[in-house]
Amino acid sequence: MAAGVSTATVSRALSGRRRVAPEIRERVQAAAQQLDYLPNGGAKNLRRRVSSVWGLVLSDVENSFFTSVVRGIEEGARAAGYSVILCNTDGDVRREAEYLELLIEERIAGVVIAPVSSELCDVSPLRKRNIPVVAMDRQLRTGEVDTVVVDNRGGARAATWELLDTGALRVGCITGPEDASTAVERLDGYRLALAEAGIGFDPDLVRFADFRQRGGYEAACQLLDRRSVPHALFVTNNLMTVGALEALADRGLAVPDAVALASFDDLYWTTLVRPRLTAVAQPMYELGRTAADLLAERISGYEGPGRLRTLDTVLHVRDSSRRPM
Amino acid sequence: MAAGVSTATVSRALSGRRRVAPEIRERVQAAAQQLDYLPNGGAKNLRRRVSSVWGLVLSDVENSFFTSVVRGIEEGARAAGYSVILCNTDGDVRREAEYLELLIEERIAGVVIAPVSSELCDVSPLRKRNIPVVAMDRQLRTGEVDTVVVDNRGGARAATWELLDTGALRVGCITGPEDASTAVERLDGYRLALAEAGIGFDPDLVRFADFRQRGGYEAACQLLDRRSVPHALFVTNNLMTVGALEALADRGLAVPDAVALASFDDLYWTTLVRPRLTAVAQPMYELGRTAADLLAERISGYEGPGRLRTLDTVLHVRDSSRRPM
DNA sequence: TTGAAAGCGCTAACAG
DNA sequence: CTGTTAGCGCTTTCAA
Repeated sequence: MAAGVSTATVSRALSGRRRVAPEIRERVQAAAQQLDYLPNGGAKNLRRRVSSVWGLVLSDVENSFFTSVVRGIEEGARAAGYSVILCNTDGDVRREAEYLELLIEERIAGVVIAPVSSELCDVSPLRKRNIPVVAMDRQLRTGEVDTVVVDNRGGARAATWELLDTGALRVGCITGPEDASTAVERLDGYRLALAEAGIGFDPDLVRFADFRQRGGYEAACQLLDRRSVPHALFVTNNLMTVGALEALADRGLAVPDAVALASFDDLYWTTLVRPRLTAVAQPMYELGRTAADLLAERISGYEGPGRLRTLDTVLHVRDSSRRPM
Repeated sequence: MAAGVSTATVSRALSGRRRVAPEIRERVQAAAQQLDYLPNGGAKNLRRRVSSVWGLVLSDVENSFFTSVVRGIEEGARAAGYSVILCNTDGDVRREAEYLELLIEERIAGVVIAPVSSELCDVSPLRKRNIPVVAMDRQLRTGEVDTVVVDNRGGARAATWELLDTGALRVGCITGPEDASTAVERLDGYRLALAEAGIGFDPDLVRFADFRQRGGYEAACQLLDRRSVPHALFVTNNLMTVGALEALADRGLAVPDAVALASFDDLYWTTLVRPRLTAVAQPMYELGRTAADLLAERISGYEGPGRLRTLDTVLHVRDSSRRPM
């Protein structure tokens, strides 16, 4: 080598993982600087049989909800010395499976996944290879996996209560796909609130959509075009709320006077919309950060059983739910 | 090997890059399936001296503007057979440099970067190693790099025109940091419109903020607390617009009656805000997709000089600019 | 403390 | 068409 030492010594000097004579260390570092040498991470990984990259598998990068989550994960990863490779499955189970395969080929150190479907997502190929997995936002059918979610049921219950509280009797609910645990749990919370209020559950007031704007729009249309228009709508995510608001506007139905509305996800623009939206806030950054921290622990050898972290939600009551009685 | 053939044959059979007897290929594939073997991507890269990962360096993943951009890049990368490693610099030049170093260590195939600073961003370490780079959103001082931007000047000019058109004489401008080409170009467009309208440029009506909500808020406060309140504001990105709207609300200044407003970035929620926002729409997905396509071309050997793609913007005139005369 | 040598898992070159 | 061999760039025994 340029510094007149063996490659082994260079490795030791630069990685700092072993004792090297200070004088030699300096000479090596100077030479490395000089040649602007940067070690080959791939070769390092191959030899050491580890990787410094995580996989992050999301169903919709464009959803602002995930945006903050991504930031939390990225910061957590960085803090633990990892970088993150981003996989957008676009809600497609097959694409999800393909990405998992890809991540295995990359011999990724660990995976954080917001599964498309709680039922169909199969992380067994990862687990078989001892690649730690953390499920986030949505749970996995196969337990035994560290999981970070929010208190969906509680949040939904609070939002529904708020709507009932302002005198609504017929409250519609637009929720997500039946195989997403978030959709089911939020629907559960809605039912719970109805039950507590002594109001019968009417399945015809519920629509399962796709957590996207278009789906929310169509579901809202169906509910609003019923013979008996609901007094209020509980919409279980931000994009579907946008769609629902469009449907309401189309029909000239004022919020909250004609139809009250409460939703999940409290983003930076919710207070700019008029009326200001009543919404359940999720700790998005925390969700990501917690997932990252759990993953980091697993990677550094923690062996306990699958952990479940449930983060609290907060209902922000604003104008969209305040139906004059 | 389990299929009774050499490792070389396994490699050939699985990669499909060379001719192998069909019968053997099937046997190998079956065995691979059986053992659920997946090749080690790192070793492959090491040997073939290529990588199948791109680096994506952004200054703010949380900004919804970048969200769609990310999707465009991710899809483009996927189409070209690459995955994307996400680096969030959080507007920090040093962190940006660190990430570039990391990407070099990973022997990344190419980089798409939205530089924090057009001036301070140094991609020379990448170029020195022949790693293709595409600049996106903001230009780099050092030309010679493929670049995808939008017509910032044109968009800003149109937005300012719209404000002037409704009778505003004193139009304030809140733009981004002076070392971001987007901030400068949008300010340019604003000045151009003023000049065309024969209105003198007043530097005291301009504020350089940070493209974030807080900065927009503070800049708006300064402009609105002048002796002579501006008739209108042109705000050069979405987050600062949110901040400016807050400042306006704080002061009870109605939009557009007291102060008209036009902004850059047209996101899915801009039509839900009341008044609906007049905004310059950027082709976000296209921006990312084009960057990805340029990068893919470079990686597959294209050698021409640095290319500049300028995508068009569209002004959507809505209520926030419609000041009653 | 340092150097020599082996080997991580793969593919390309070269024979056969 | 297939096997043998070497080597990508690094880290890690094992000796010295």
